[in-house]
Amino acid sequence: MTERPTLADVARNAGVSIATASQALRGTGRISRATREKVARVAREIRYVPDLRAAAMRSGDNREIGFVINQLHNPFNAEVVSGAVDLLERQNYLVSIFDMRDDVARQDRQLQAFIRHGRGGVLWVPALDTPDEAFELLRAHGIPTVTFLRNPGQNLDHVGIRNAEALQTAVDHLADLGHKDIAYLGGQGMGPVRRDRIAGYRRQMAERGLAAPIIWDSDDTKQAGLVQMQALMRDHPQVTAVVCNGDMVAIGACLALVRMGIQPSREVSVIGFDDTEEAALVIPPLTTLSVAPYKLGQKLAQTLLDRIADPQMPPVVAEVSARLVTRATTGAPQR
Amino acid sequence: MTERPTLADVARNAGVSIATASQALRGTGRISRATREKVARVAREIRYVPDLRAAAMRSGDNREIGFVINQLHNPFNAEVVSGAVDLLERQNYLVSIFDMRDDVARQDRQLQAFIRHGRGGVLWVPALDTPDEAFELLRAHGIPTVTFLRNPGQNLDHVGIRNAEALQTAVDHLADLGHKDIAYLGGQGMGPVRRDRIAGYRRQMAERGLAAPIIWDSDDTKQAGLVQMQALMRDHPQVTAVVCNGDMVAIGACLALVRMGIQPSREVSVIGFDDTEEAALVIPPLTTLSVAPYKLGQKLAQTLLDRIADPQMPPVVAEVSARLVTRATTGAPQR
DNA sequence: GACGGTTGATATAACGTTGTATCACACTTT
DNA sequence: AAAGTGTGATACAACGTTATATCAACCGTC
Repeated sequence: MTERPTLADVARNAGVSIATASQALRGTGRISRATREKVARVAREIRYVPDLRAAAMRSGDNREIGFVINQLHNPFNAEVVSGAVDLLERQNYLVSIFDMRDDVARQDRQLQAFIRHGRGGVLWVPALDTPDEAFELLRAHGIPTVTFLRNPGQNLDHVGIRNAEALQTAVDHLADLGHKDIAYLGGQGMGPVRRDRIAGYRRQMAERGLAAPIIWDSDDTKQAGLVQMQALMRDHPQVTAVVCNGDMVAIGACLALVRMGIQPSREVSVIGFDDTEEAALVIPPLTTLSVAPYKLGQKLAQTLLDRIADPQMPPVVAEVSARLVTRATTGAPQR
Repeated sequence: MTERPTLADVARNAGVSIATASQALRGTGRISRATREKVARVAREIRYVPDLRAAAMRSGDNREIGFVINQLHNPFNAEVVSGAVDLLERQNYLVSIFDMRDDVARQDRQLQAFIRHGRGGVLWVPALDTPDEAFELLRAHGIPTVTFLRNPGQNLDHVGIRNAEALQTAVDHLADLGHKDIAYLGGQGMGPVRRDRIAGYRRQMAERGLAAPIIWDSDDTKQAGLVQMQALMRDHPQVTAVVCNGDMVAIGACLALVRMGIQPSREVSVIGFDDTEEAALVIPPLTTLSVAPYKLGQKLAQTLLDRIADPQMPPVVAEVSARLVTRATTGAPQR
């Protein structure tokens, strides 16, 4: 194992000063064509790669971004990450991804780590019970921050989804098909996202004069969806449709129906949320609310870049609408 | 937005020199109990967090690790990453995860980025046609590196799976059940992993005196598995069992069988690879080759730590065996 | 009261870069 | 020939840390 080549090595081998080597490689200052080429050649030969940590320290141009997300194995999130990473990479930023697995302690450790390791910007899905201290810390260090999905109302830039509107759309669709007993399945607690969705659900159930709202908790996994759907149907056998908090829960719910000998869409309709790749693939294909995660990730990244470009700008909140994608798990009720 | 607090700020507020502040916070040198406490108090008050980039520059202790993986949305890989990240985090390392999406150009850009941003170690699943230059670069910069899964035979530390052995186990299981026409489905090209698996498959087919081997390409996704399984059965209707290159392909293959009106395990058996969480959950539950991804990730991390601790040590290759988990997609052939 | 030893704090240089000021030299212009 | 104008390169300081050397003050000892 050899030692990492440094700018001093380039300078020595090219027979110039360190300052000259630096300027030659970056095309700044007044350097003759001849030396510029010689320096470039030497740098290539000894495989010189600049150390951007040292450069950032001097120039203040820090191109490392941290991304804290709630769960990475969720395909919707993974797609968002791809969108953000691709856009930032094109601007020569390096993105460090972190999966906090919906654990506040882990999240706080990771934000702390981002500061210790000098990240120049943070993208962040805040955990539900994030302490104010976490926001204070980022603010005190002047780190450009954009929150995502869950808006903590902390006077920060934010990119999210119009959750209430999305649920109104879903309930409308089911009501138009003739459903009256529609339940809300999935999520737990009352974080901003679920709160808004349930608010939209309640409002539209009332608006259309349907049955009393039923809210049923579940983790956002297939396994939990399967178990909780069975429990839901046991307690509320009159239900003919469920709107779910995520595609994974919805797929779990469909599996539960199949196990109970019920065909999704004929007797009981199911709507998901996220339009993950798998939603289209599963049998029967899932009706779901779609929000184009890749584009959302790009919007997120762009919001951060704007903030970095102008730290004084007042905070921006960007919200995108969800679109109902009608597939095979919704239909008129048969009983 | 305020400016980031620095050690100089702590020192000024505590009325001591910068050197004293540094030593007080880290517990090195000879500093009185009184000043030590005063400095700690001031640091807490102004929310000082040390800049480890500057510290690493001076002390040489670099605790940033880069992890380049082929595809992150693959749940097996995600689990490996969790194992590695958890162990390294406990040792105060920060891990940056990168998804190169099986694209050599992207991979090379990311390795380059790791060097530019001064990562002190790299975990890496090398892309299939990785140029030698990529290895040269890491070597020239003296960066401790452990390859994972795909062994490029580059005299580097490596953690992997006994692929040939795993396929012998799978073929044995099917042969014991009475299958003769067993196909290998999934993957493409001849990277080290697939090469070894196919070698094990061929060897055991010959050993047990079974039919001529059939190798069928497919991407490692459910969708591709579905499509390719249909094509495989069309071309080779005699096949009564398939061993797959991954769980996602296997699940896709089962979906294909269901669509064709065939019950997996009764007429055609299917074996997956990876034992992802979903394999146990899908209906029918998938028989698959299991390798405990979380533990594998930890082993990977530990190998890197050992290398960092002793850069002179000769390269280590660690291989773990896969275990066959028998669920519901394998059984005696009915025709 | 001069000497060696301990304690607590500080000055200084260094890590690898970059921005700015400076300098040596050649070439014009008067 | 003196003054002015570019051109090409370099010296130096700084970013935020830490390791090492140094230093002042106090202690006890003979």
